[in-house]
Amino acid sequence: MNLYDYVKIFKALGEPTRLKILKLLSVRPMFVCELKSVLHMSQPRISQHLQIMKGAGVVTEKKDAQRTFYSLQIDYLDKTFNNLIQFFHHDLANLPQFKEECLRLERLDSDTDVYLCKKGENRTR
Amino acid sequence: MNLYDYVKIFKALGEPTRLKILKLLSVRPMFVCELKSVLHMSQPRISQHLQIMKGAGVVTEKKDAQRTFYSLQIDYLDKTFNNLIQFFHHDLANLPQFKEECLRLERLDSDTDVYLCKKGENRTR
DNA sequence: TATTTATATAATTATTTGCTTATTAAATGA
DNA sequence: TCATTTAATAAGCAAATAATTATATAAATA
Repeated sequence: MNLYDYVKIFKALGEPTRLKILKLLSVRPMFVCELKSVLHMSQPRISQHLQIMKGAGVVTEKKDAQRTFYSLQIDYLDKTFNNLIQFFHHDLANLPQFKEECLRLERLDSDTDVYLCKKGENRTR
Repeated sequence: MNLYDYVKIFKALGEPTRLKILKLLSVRPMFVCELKSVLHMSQPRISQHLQIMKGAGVVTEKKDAQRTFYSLQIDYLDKTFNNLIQFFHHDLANLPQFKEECLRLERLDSDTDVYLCKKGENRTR
Protein backbone atom coordinates (compact mmCIF):
# COMPACT_ATOMS: atom_id res chain seq x y z
CA MET A 1 0.00 0.00 0.00
CA ASN A 2 1.57 3.25 -1.12
CA LEU A 3 0.91 6.90 -0.43
CA TYR A 4 -1.50 7.29 -3.36
CA ASP A 5 -3.58 4.33 -2.25
CA TYR A 6 -4.04 6.07 1.09
CA VAL A 7 -4.93 9.31 -0.67
CA LYS A 8 -7.59 7.53 -2.69
CA ILE A 9 -9.15 5.89 0.36
CA PHE A 10 -9.11 9.02 2.51
CA LYS A 11 -10.52 11.10 -0.35
CA ALA A 12 -13.33 8.54 -0.54
CA LEU A 13 -14.02 9.00 3.18
CA GLY A 14 -13.64 12.78 3.28
CA GLU A 15 -17.02 13.73 1.86
CA PRO A 16 -20.31 13.94 3.80
CA THR A 17 -22.57 12.22 1.26
CA ARG A 18 -20.16 9.30 0.98
CA LEU A 19 -19.83 8.93 4.75
CA LYS A 20 -23.63 8.86 5.02
CA ILE A 21 -23.83 6.14 2.39
CA LEU A 22 -21.15 4.15 4.22
CA LYS A 23 -23.00 4.47 7.51
CA LEU A 24 -26.16 3.11 5.90
CA LEU A 25 -24.21 0.24 4.35
CA SER A 26 -22.91 -0.52 7.83
CA VAL A 27 -26.47 -1.33 8.88
CA ARG A 28 -26.74 -3.82 6.03
CA PRO A 29 -25.74 -4.11 2.37
CA MET A 30 -28.18 -2.31 0.10
CA PHE A 31 -29.29 -1.78 -3.45
CA VAL A 32 -28.82 1.62 -5.05
CA CYS A 33 -32.59 2.13 -5.13
CA GLU A 34 -32.76 1.46 -1.39
CA LEU A 35 -30.05 4.02 -0.68
CA LYS A 36 -31.99 6.42 -2.87
CA SER A 37 -35.21 5.85 -0.94
CA VAL A 38 -33.55 6.16 2.44
CA LEU A 39 -31.33 9.14 1.70
CA HIS A 40 -33.78 11.01 -0.55
CA MET A 41 -31.01 11.81 -3.00
CA SER A 42 -30.91 11.52 -6.77
CA GLN A 43 -29.89 8.17 -8.21
CA PRO A 44 -26.93 9.50 -10.24
CA ARG A 45 -25.58 11.24 -7.17
CA ILE A 46 -25.60 7.99 -5.24
CA SER A 47 -24.23 5.91 -8.14
CA GLN A 48 -21.39 8.33 -8.73
CA HIS A 49 -20.35 8.28 -5.08
CA LEU A 50 -20.56 4.51 -5.05
CA GLN A 51 -18.22 4.32 -8.07
CA ILE A 52 -15.67 6.46 -6.24
CA MET A 53 -15.89 4.29 -3.13
CA LYS A 54 -15.69 1.11 -5.19
CA GLY A 55 -12.53 2.48 -6.81
CA ALA A 56 -11.07 3.06 -3.36
CA GLY A 57 -12.01 -0.44 -2.21
CA VAL A 58 -14.25 0.63 0.66
CA VAL A 59 -17.37 -0.90 -0.88
CA THR A 60 -17.95 -3.90 -3.15
CA GLU A 61 -20.79 -4.57 -5.52
CA LYS A 62 -22.68 -7.67 -6.56
CA LYS A 63 -25.03 -7.68 -9.50
CA ASP A 64 -28.48 -9.16 -8.87
CA ALA A 65 -30.50 -9.05 -12.10
CA GLN A 66 -31.03 -5.38 -12.92
CA ARG A 67 -30.10 -4.27 -9.43
CA THR A 68 -26.70 -3.77 -7.80
CA PHE A 69 -26.08 -4.73 -4.22
CA TYR A 70 -23.40 -2.73 -2.40
CA SER A 71 -21.56 -3.77 0.76
CA LEU A 72 -19.31 -1.89 3.16
CA GLN A 73 -15.82 -3.42 3.36
CA ILE A 74 -15.21 -2.64 7.00
CA ASP A 75 -12.33 -5.09 7.33
CA TYR A 76 -10.53 -3.35 4.50
CA LEU A 77 -11.07 -0.01 6.20
CA ASP A 78 -9.77 -1.36 9.47
CA LYS A 79 -6.73 -2.78 7.73
CA THR A 80 -6.09 0.52 5.97
CA PHE A 81 -6.14 2.44 9.23
CA ASN A 82 -3.70 0.04 10.83
CA ASN A 83 -1.47 0.21 7.77
CA LEU A 84 -1.39 4.01 7.89
CA ILE A 85 -0.36 3.99 11.54
CA GLN A 86 2.36 1.49 10.62
CA PHE A 87 3.36 3.69 7.68
CA PHE A 88 4.01 6.50 10.17
CA HIS A 89 6.16 4.20 12.27
CA HIS A 90 8.24 2.96 9.32
CA ASP A 91 11.78 4.18 8.95
CA LEU A 92 11.85 6.89 6.31
CA ALA A 93 14.92 5.28 4.77
CA ASN A 94 12.90 2.20 3.87
CA LEU A 95 10.36 4.17 1.84
CA PRO A 96 11.65 4.54 -1.73
CA GLN A 97 9.08 7.28 -2.29
CA PHE A 98 10.93 9.45 0.24
CA LYS A 99 14.47 8.84 -0.97
CA GLU A 100 15.28 12.47 -1.74
CA GLU A 101 13.53 13.79 1.34
CA CYS A 102 15.37 11.29 3.50
CA LEU A 103 18.74 12.44 2.19
CA ARG A 104 17.90 16.09 2.77
CA LEU A 105 16.62 15.40 6.26
CA GLU A 106 19.77 13.46 7.15
CA ARG A 107 21.91 16.35 5.97
CA LEU A 108 19.79 18.72 8.02
CA ASP A 109 20.15 16.62 11.15
CA SER A 110 23.84 15.85 10.80
CA ASP A 111 25.00 19.42 10.29
CA THR A 112 24.40 21.59 13.32
CA ASP A 113 25.72 24.64 11.49
CA VAL A 114 23.00 24.44 8.91
CA TYR A 115 20.95 27.54 8.44
CA LEU A 116 17.45 26.38 7.76
CA CYS A 117 16.50 28.82 5.04
CA LYS A 118 19.25 31.07 3.83
CA LYS A 119 19.38 33.79 1.32
CA GLY A 120 20.06 32.11 -2.01
CA GLU A 121 17.15 29.65 -1.89
CA ASN A 122 16.80 26.52 0.16
CA ARG A 123 20.41 25.86 0.98
CA THR A 124 20.78 23.01 3.41
CA ARG A 125 24.54 23.19 3.85
CA MET B 1 -17.27 13.19 17.25
CA ASN B 2 -19.82 13.75 14.52
CA LEU B 3 -19.91 13.05 10.80
CA TYR B 4 -18.47 16.45 9.87
CA ASP B 5 -15.52 16.00 12.22
CA TYR B 6 -14.71 12.80 10.36
CA VAL B 7 -15.10 14.55 7.02
CA LYS B 8 -12.65 17.23 8.12
CA ILE B 9 -10.07 14.72 9.28
CA PHE B 10 -10.33 12.49 6.23
CA LYS B 11 -10.19 15.50 3.92
CA ALA B 12 -6.99 16.46 5.71
CA LEU B 13 -5.54 13.01 5.05
CA GLY B 14 -6.78 12.64 1.46
CA GLU B 15 -4.17 14.80 -0.24
CA PRO B 16 -0.65 13.71 -1.27
CA THR B 17 1.24 16.81 -0.13
CA ARG B 18 -0.39 16.64 3.29
CA LEU B 19 0.34 12.93 3.68
CA LYS B 20 3.99 13.63 2.81
CA ILE B 21 4.17 16.35 5.43
CA LEU B 22 2.59 14.02 7.99
CA LYS B 23 5.10 11.29 7.18
CA LEU B 24 7.97 13.70 7.75
CA LEU B 25 6.44 14.86 11.03
CA SER B 26 6.27 11.21 12.04
CA VAL B 27 10.08 11.12 11.96
CA ARG B 28 10.21 14.08 14.34
CA PRO B 29 8.42 17.39 14.91
CA MET B 30 9.69 20.10 12.56
CA PHE B 31 9.71 23.80 11.82
CA VAL B 32 8.03 25.05 8.67
CA CYS B 33 11.42 26.02 7.26
CA GLU B 34 12.69 22.48 7.83
CA LEU B 35 9.72 20.98 5.99
CA LYS B 36 10.41 23.47 3.22
CA SER B 37 14.05 22.43 2.96
CA VAL B 38 13.29 18.74 3.04
CA LEU B 39 10.30 18.75 0.69
CA HIS B 40 11.56 21.45 -1.66
CA MET B 41 8.19 23.09 -1.74
CA SER B 42 7.20 26.72 -1.38
CA GLN B 43 6.66 28.04 2.14
CA PRO B 44 3.05 29.18 1.58
CA ARG B 45 2.17 25.79 0.16
CA ILE B 46 3.45 24.08 3.29
CA SER B 47 1.92 26.65 5.67
CA GLN B 48 -1.47 26.37 4.01
CA HIS B 49 -1.50 22.60 4.27
CA LEU B 50 -0.40 22.82 7.91
CA GLN B 51 -3.32 25.15 8.70
CA ILE B 52 -5.76 22.63 7.23
CA MET B 53 -4.24 19.81 9.24
CA LYS B 54 -4.19 21.92 12.39
CA GLY B 55 -7.89 22.62 11.85
CA ALA B 56 -8.53 18.91 11.61
CA GLY B 57 -6.50 18.21 14.75
CA VAL B 58 -3.93 15.92 13.14
CA VAL B 59 -1.02 18.27 13.88
CA THR B 60 -0.34 20.77 16.65
CA GLU B 61 1.89 23.81 16.64
CA LYS B 62 4.15 25.44 19.20
CA LYS B 63 5.61 28.87 18.67
CA ASP B 64 9.35 29.21 19.23
CA ALA B 65 10.40 32.82 18.63
CA GLN B 66 9.81 33.56 14.95
CA ARG B 67 9.54 29.89 14.10
CA THR B 68 6.66 27.43 14.45
CA PHE B 69 7.20 23.87 15.49
CA TYR B 70 4.69 21.33 14.18
CA SER B 71 4.01 17.86 15.61
CA LEU B 72 2.05 14.90 14.33
CA GLN B 73 -0.80 13.92 16.67
CA ILE B 74 -0.65 10.22 15.99
CA ASP B 75 -2.68 9.31 19.09
CA TYR B 76 -5.48 11.53 17.88
CA LEU B 77 -5.36 9.84 14.48
CA ASP B 78 -5.43 6.43 16.08
CA LYS B 79 -8.40 7.45 18.23
CA THR B 80 -10.21 8.83 15.20
CA PHE B 81 -9.83 5.58 13.29
CA ASN B 82 -11.13 3.57 16.21
CA ASN B 83 -14.03 5.99 16.62
CA LEU B 84 -15.00 5.66 12.97
CA ILE B 85 -15.07 1.88 13.19
CA GLN B 86 -17.23 2.26 16.31
CA PHE B 87 -19.42 4.74 14.44
CA PHE B 88 -20.11 2.05 11.85
CA HIS B 89 -21.05 -0.39 14.58
CA HIS B 90 -23.42 2.03 16.34
CA ASP B 91 -27.14 1.49 16.06
CA LEU B 92 -28.49 3.92 13.48
CA ALA B 93 -31.36 4.76 15.85
CA ASN B 94 -28.89 6.29 18.31
CA LEU B 95 -27.49 8.76 15.80
CA PRO B 96 -29.67 11.90 15.79
CA GLN B 97 -28.06 12.91 12.51
CA PHE B 98 -29.73 9.89 10.86
CA LYS B 99 -33.18 10.25 12.38
CA GLU B 100 -35.03 10.63 9.06
CA GLU B 101 -32.95 7.99 7.31
CA CYS B 102 -33.55 5.58 10.16
CA LEU B 103 -37.31 5.99 9.93
CA ARG B 104 -37.29 5.46 6.19
CA LEU B 105 -35.07 2.41 6.48
CA GLU B 106 -37.31 0.89 9.14
CA ARG B 107 -40.32 1.38 6.91
CA LEU B 108 -38.43 -0.22 4.05
CA ASP B 109 -37.47 -3.24 6.12
CA SER B 110 -40.83 -3.77 7.82
CA ASP B 111 -42.93 -3.68 4.68
CA THR B 112 -42.23 -6.59 2.39
CA ASP B 113 -44.65 -5.26 -0.21
CA VAL B 114 -42.62 -2.13 -0.68
CA TYR B 115 -41.61 -1.34 -4.19
CA LEU B 116 -38.15 0.10 -3.99
CA CYS B 117 -38.50 2.91 -6.51
CA LYS B 118 -41.92 3.39 -7.93
CA LYS B 119 -43.35 5.68 -10.49
CA GLY B 120 -44.39 8.83 -8.67
CA GLU B 121 -41.07 9.60 -6.94
CA ASN B 122 -39.43 7.73 -4.12
CA ARG B 123 -42.46 6.10 -2.60
CA THR B 124 -41.54 3.79 0.23
CA ARG B 125 -45.03 2.44 0.94
C1' DT C 1 -43.99 -5.98 -27.24
C1' DA C 2 -44.38 -1.70 -24.77
C1' DT C 3 -43.66 0.13 -20.35
C1' DT C 4 -41.50 0.36 -16.09
C1' DT C 5 -37.66 -0.30 -12.98
C1' DA C 6 -32.80 -0.14 -11.90
C1' DT C 7 -28.42 1.55 -12.76
C1' DA C 8 -24.51 3.60 -15.04
C1' DT C 9 -22.61 7.19 -17.50
C1' DA C 10 -22.21 11.67 -20.13
C1' DA C 11 -22.65 16.62 -20.32
C1' DT C 12 -23.03 20.74 -17.89
C1' DT C 13 -22.50 23.92 -14.26
C1' DA C 14 -21.16 25.57 -9.75
C1' DT C 15 -18.19 25.12 -6.01
C1' DT C 16 -14.07 23.85 -3.84
C1' DT C 17 -9.34 23.05 -3.66
C1' DG C 18 -4.38 23.61 -4.38
C1' DC C 19 -0.80 26.35 -6.02
C1' DT C 20 1.70 30.63 -7.15
C1' DT C 21 2.87 35.32 -6.31
C1' DA C 22 2.59 39.14 -3.35
C1' DT C 23 2.15 41.15 1.11
C1' DT C 24 2.50 41.54 5.99
C1' DA C 25 4.38 41.04 10.44
C1' DA C 26 7.28 39.54 14.00
C1' DA C 27 11.79 38.20 15.63
C1' DT C 28 16.80 38.26 14.83
C1' DG C 29 21.18 40.06 13.80
C1' DA C 30 24.81 42.91 11.54
C1' DT D 1 18.43 50.93 12.40
C1' DC D 2 18.19 48.28 8.32
C1' DA D 3 18.41 43.87 6.24
C1' DT D 4 17.28 38.98 6.95
C1' DT D 5 14.77 35.02 8.47
C1' DT D 6 10.46 32.81 9.48
C1' DA D 7 5.78 32.18 8.86
C1' DA D 8 0.93 33.46 8.03
C1' DT D 9 -2.32 35.14 5.01
C1' DA D 10 -4.51 37.35 0.85
C1' DA D 11 -5.39 37.52 -4.13
C1' DG D 12 -5.77 35.26 -8.34
C1' DC D 13 -6.02 31.35 -11.28
C1' DA D 14 -6.27 26.60 -12.89
C1' DA D 15 -7.69 22.06 -11.91
C1' DA D 16 -10.56 18.94 -9.49
C1' DT D 17 -14.88 17.79 -7.45
C1' DA D 18 -19.90 17.40 -6.62
C1' DA D 19 -24.39 18.04 -8.16
C1' DT D 20 -28.01 18.31 -11.71
C1' DT D 21 -30.10 17.07 -15.96
C1' DA D 22 -30.15 14.17 -19.77
C1' DT D 23 -29.20 9.65 -22.01
C1' DA D 24 -28.41 4.89 -22.54
C1' DT D 25 -28.97 0.09 -21.45
C1' DA D 26 -30.53 -4.04 -19.42
C1' DA D 27 -33.87 -6.64 -16.88
C1' DA D 28 -38.63 -7.23 -15.27
C1' DT D 29 -43.35 -7.03 -16.01
C1' DA D 30 -47.96 -5.84 -17.71
